[in-house]
Amino acid sequence: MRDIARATNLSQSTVSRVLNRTPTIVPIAEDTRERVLATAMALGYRPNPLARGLRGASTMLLGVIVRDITDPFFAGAVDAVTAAAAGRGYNVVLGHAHARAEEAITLWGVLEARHCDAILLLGDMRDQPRLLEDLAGAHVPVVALWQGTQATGVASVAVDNEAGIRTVLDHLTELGHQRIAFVGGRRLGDIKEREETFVRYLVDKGSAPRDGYLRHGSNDPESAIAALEQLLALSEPPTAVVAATDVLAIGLLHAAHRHDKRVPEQLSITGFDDIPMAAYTVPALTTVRMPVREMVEQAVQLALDGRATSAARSVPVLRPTLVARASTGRVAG
Amino acid sequence: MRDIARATNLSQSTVSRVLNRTPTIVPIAEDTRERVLATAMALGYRPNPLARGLRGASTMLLGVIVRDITDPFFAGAVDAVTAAAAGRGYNVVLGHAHARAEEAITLWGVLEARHCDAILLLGDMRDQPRLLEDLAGAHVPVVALWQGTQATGVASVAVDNEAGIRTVLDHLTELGHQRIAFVGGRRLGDIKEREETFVRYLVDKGSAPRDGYLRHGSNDPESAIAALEQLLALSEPPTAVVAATDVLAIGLLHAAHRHDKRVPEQLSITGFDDIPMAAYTVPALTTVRMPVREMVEQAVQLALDGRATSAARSVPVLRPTLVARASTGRVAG
DNA sequence: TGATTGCCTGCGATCGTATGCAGTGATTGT
DNA sequence: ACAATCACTGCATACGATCGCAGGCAATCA
Repeated sequence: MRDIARATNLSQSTVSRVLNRTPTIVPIAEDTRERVLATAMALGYRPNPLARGLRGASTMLLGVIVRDITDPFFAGAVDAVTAAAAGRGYNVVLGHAHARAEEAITLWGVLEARHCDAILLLGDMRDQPRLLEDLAGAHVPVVALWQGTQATGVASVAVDNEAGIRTVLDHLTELGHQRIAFVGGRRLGDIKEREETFVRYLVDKGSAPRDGYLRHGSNDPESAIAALEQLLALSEPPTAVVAATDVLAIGLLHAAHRHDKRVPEQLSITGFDDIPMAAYTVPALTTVRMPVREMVEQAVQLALDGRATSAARSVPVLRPTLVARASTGRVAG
Repeated sequence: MRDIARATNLSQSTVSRVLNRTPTIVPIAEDTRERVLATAMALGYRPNPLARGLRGASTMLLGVIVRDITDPFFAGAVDAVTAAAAGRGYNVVLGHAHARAEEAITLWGVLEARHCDAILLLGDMRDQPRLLEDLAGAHVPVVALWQGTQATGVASVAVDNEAGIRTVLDHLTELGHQRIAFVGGRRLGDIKEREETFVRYLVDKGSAPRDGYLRHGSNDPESAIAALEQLLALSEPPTAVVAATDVLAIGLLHAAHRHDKRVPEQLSITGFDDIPMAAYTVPALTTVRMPVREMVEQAVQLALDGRATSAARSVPVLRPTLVARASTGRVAG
């Protein structure tokens, strides 16, 4: 920048003003502007965001901390975030909360990179207390997504898990299912809410879930396979299984096939999230569509436009919708 | 930092030295060090990476530009990159090359964020000439992954697509398949190499692929479904289909199921990449395992440790391995 | 013609950190 | 006892940009 100032025989303050097109506040001669612009182009000038940020200006960076980018659902969410951010001219810094050992490092890293204008939390981080603690003391707005509706001190955008599970159970009930099992991951945040709603729904109907009909593990197909095997080993196996997550549902479909259970003729399976792949499983998965784009949009807006720090603690809760595909059917017999 | 200097009645320079444990160059009194460290802790001091970077020090940031994070394969790759980077104390900045309109903005953004110490390119970007152009003029090392082996001016780490496709075709041939089709995405980089190898293999065997046996589209399941439908409509449909990608293979599995073609009894299907989900499809997918971690490790090392700018143009090419699962079988007699 | 106004531009301070060089006091050597 | 050495710390400046404020110059007005 100094080079271009020297080349144009101007001071770098003027150059700075031109390059940031300071609007109406300070007038600039048209030919000067052109001269600067031309030289800047010729010299291949790129602004140094570090110096910019140092002076307090916004860095146009949006920090995102995600548990597991490998999870297709979160991958989709990250995609949506980058899109929403790009719409506002922002870029995305991705932090990976990953395993437990790296937790401290990564969170620290991303926080250390607090030179971003806001931070988004994707997924439930309540098992990483240090992260939340540090984040609470952060100087930037923090918005959490899919953290479960109960607030943890940070602004958040959530999905109505209860409504989602209810539509699924309504659907299955209409198809005549009575023996319905639930397979979840770690009992945290959204997963926990979904399971609680599941139980409550059945209790309200006058039929508590049977022994062994509630299965947990981690949120991966392998875990779901183990769960289904145990369910099938019961004296009265379920006719339908509600998975807390599409990823789990995919594991269930695989396990069912491996044990020669035809879906949906012998066993109905439902998911939750409607990840892109859900439409292409064998058979196509009946699931609950998560309004990812809408949620992300709200979160980004909350984080960037409004002050999400503490004032607007209005937690928007969006409703998911049922997507009935081919993995559910009338109960056999 | 000035606060802590004031609190300890020391100069800010001393504080800086303590906090960076300048080794042996400048000695520091032990009690001073302790005093500083204590106050720093008490005041919850966090170094500002911006100011650090401004002084020319490394920012410990690794830029990653990826086409489509939604693609499970690249999601896994990003995962591997963050892991490899974390091992070196680096953080990851994710840039999304996304659709075409945003291309310019995003690339520019990430480049503008050239305050990272190196940049990794994930996937083939050759249709985004401006990106490559800008990158070539960058001041930081750039390493490309899965860009196809033919160099484009940037250092790269590639996979031996030819070996991969050959093992697949060997496998299918052993199972007795004669009528083998290929389904690919856009004919770029790796995909192109795989298709070319496919054709060459068959030609070498004395049997060029039949009319209509080569299908292209985009790299998503929908595209694969369309492809399979056209293949099935042929007078002599194939007994096996080689997909250029696991994502395509998943689409093929789905389409096969939808058209009541049993896999592998009536139709064998293979993928490429061995994404995590490949083990959990219905049926489990026979595919080629991409050495993602190894490749990423090499790339990160190239980008960070060595000077990847132009000198070490040694393009490491790693070999993939066949993973035979349940989606391939003897040709129907 | 002198004064007031307005348009444009330059000076200099600033952000938070790193670092060369100078300075201070104490210890040691002769 | 004086000088030289050493251990430690402070001063000042640089990094690259932003921005408040002051100042130069021309045009318009009295």
